[in-house]
Amino acid sequence: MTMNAAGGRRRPPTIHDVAREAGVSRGTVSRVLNGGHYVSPAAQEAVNAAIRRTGYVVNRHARSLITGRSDSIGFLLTEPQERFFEDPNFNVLLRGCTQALAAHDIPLLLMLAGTEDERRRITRYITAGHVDGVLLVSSHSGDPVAERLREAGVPLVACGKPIGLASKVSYVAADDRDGARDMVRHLLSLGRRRVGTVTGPLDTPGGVERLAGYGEVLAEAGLEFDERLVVSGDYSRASGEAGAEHLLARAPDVDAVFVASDLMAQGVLTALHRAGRRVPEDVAVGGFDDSPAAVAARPELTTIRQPWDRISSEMVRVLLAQIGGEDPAAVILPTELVKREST
Amino acid sequence: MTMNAAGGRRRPPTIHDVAREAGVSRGTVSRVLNGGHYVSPAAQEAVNAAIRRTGYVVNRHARSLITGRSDSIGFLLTEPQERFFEDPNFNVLLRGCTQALAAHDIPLLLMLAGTEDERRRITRYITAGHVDGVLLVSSHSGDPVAERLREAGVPLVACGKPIGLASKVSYVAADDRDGARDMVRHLLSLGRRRVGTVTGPLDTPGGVERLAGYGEVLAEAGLEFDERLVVSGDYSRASGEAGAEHLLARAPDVDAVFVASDLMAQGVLTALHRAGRRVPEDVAVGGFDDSPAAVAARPELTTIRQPWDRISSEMVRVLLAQIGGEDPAAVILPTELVKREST
DNA sequence: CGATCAGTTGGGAACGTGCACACACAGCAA
DNA sequence: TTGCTGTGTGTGCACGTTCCCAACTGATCG
Repeated sequence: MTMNAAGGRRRPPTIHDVAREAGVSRGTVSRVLNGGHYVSPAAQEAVNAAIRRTGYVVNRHARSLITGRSDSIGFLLTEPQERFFEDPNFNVLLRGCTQALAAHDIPLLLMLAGTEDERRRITRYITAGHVDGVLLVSSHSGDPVAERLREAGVPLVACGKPIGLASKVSYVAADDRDGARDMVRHLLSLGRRRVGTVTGPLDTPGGVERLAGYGEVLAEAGLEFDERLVVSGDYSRASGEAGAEHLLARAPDVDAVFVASDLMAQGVLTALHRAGRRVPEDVAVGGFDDSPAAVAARPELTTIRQPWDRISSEMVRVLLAQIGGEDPAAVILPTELVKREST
Repeated sequence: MTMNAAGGRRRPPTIHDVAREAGVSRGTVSRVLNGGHYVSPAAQEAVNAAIRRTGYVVNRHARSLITGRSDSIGFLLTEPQERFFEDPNFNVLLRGCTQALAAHDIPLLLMLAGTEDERRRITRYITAGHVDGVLLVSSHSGDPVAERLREAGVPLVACGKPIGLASKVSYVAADDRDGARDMVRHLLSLGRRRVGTVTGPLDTPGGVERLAGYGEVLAEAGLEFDERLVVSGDYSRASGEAGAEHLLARAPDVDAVFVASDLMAQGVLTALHRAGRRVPEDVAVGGFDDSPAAVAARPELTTIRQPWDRISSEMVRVLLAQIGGEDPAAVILPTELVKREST
C-alpha cells in the first residue's frame, strides 16, 4: 500500500544505497565522488560500478548545506529589462558565459532585476548564498546592487569598469578609449572633417571613455572641439535616432558620426535616411560593439569589434579564481576596427 | 584568534538565532516563516522583529533538502544557441516568464542545451530534482530531452504543441492556424493573387499549422495550390533570405509572401530589396509573431501578433498547477493581425 | 622489536530546515 | 469532576551529504 505506483517518481538513490551496493562505506563513496584521493583502485572501481548500476546522482542541496557552496553562478542584470532584450550585446555575453561555465559543469542562473522591488529580492537571494558568485553585466555609477553585494562579500566580476565603486572589485572590459580612437581616426582618414558623435550614457565607463577617445583624436588632428557635434544617448535605438536628429539640427554640415553603440547607430541610420542623407556618401557612420545589430543594419555598419567571447571567458575565469580565494583583478582587452558599408 | 576578520563574511544567522533572539522555539519561527498559522500575534510580532534585527534569510538548501523542492523553475531551450539569441521571440518569452514567476518569488534558471553533450548534463541536472518544473520553449518532434523528462515524471509545460510526444504533456500555444488564415485573407483582400509562403520548420507545430492555414484560405478563395509558391525555412533570418530567392526564381510573378516568422521576413525583405522588388508596391510581405524584429524591419512589418505576455503567464500558471498536483492541460490563445507598412 | 608513517577505510557529528508529535491551556458540554 | 475540541508551543527526528577522527593495515626505520 505504501509502495510507489509504477510510473511514479521513486525515491532517488542516495550515497547510502551506492555504498551498500558497492560494499563499502559512505565515506569511501564520498571520496570517490570528490577526486578519488586515498581510495584503493579496487574500491574506486566497485563504487563507480555501483553508481552506474543505481543511476545515482549527487544531491546538490545536501552537499551545499554542508559545504556552503552552491556550485552555481549568477548572471545579474540590473538594467531595465527592455535594454537586455533589445541590445544584442547582452545575448552574446550571456552565451559566452554559459559556455565558459559549462566547461566547469556549473549552471548559470540568469537574474533580471529591472525594478527596485526585484533588486531587493535578488539581493536577498544572492546574499543567502544561493550562488557562489555574480557576473554583473551592468555598471552604471551608483548602482546600489553592486555596492550591496560588495559589502556582503559576494565574489563579483563586472563587465566594464564600475565607476562609483571602491577599487576592490574585479572587472573585465574592452579598451573603450582605444577603440574610439581607432574609429575616429578611420573617419578622418576618409577625409571627413565635421565628425559628430552620439555618446553612451555618461554615468557608464563605456560612455565616458569612448567620448574621451573621440575628443583626443580630434585634438591631435588639430580640429576644434565643437560641442554642437556632441549629443548623448543611452545605448538604445531610439536614443540614437533622437540624437541624430539633434545633430542634424545643430550641425547640418556634419559629414561623419561616431556612434557609441551599434544599436544607437541603427537609430542614427534611420534618422539620416529620413532626412535624405545618403550613407556613406553624405554622412559616414561608425558604430561600436560589432554586435549582430551591425550586420542587420542597412547599410551594414563599420564598427569597433568588442571581443565578447574573450570578455565572457575572462569574466568567468576571474570570478572562479576569486571564489577560489584569489584577490580581485582587472582585465582590459583590445578592440578591432571592422570595415563594412557605412563608411 | 578564531574570530572572523572585519569585512569578511560572517556566519549567517540561522533559524536558531532568530528563535533565541525572539525568546521562542525553532518550531514557532518556522511556522511564522511558512504562513503563520497557529501562531499567537505576540509571538508573530516577536519573531518578525527578531528576523529584522538579525537580518535572517532562510537557507534554501536546508529547506530543499527536507522538502524535496527547490523552489526554482527551469527555462529550457534545446535549440542550437544561435537561434535563441537571434530570435527575439525567445527573449520576449523569457522576460514574460521571469515576471510571472517573480510574483511567486520563484527564480528562473535559464538552461541552454544546444549540443547533445549539454543535453545530457542538463537532463541529469533536472532529473536530480534541482528544479521543480521545466518550461520547454522548443518543440521539434523527436526532441529526446522532452521525452526523457516526461518519462522521469518532471512537471513540464511546452510552448507550442509538442508533435511526437504522448498526449500527457501540457502546452500553451497561440492559434497558429487561425493567425495564418487572418494574414492570408488580408493579403488576398489587397488584391494579391500570387501569394507565396515561407514556412517554418515542418517538424514543429507552428510550421505545420501556419502552412495549413495558408492552404485552407487559398482553397476557400478558389485559388489553386501552386507548390512553386511554397518554400520552407527554419525561422532564421538567413533561411528567409534564401527562401525568398528560391521563391523569386521559381515563381517570378509572386505578388505577396506570407512568412511564418518576423525574423525570416526580415530576410525576405533583404532578398526582395536586392532583387529590385519594392515592398509593398510589387510584393506585399506579411510576417508572424509581432516580435521586435517586426518594427526593426524596413519597411515595418505587417504581422500576426502572438500574445507573448499571455503565453508566458499561462505557461507559468499551468506549470505551477501541475507541480501542485493538477493534471496536465492545454491552452490555446488567439492571435491578432497588426497592419504596418509592408502590405 | 617497537615506533613511525603513508595509505586506506569506517562511522560519528554536523550543516539548517520542516514536520510529526507531544503537550499545555482555555473554553465548553456532559 | 471528566472528557473533548481547538489553538498555541516546544522537541526529536530526518533529509543526504561532507568533514573529521579513529582504527587498521603493511612497510620502513631506528
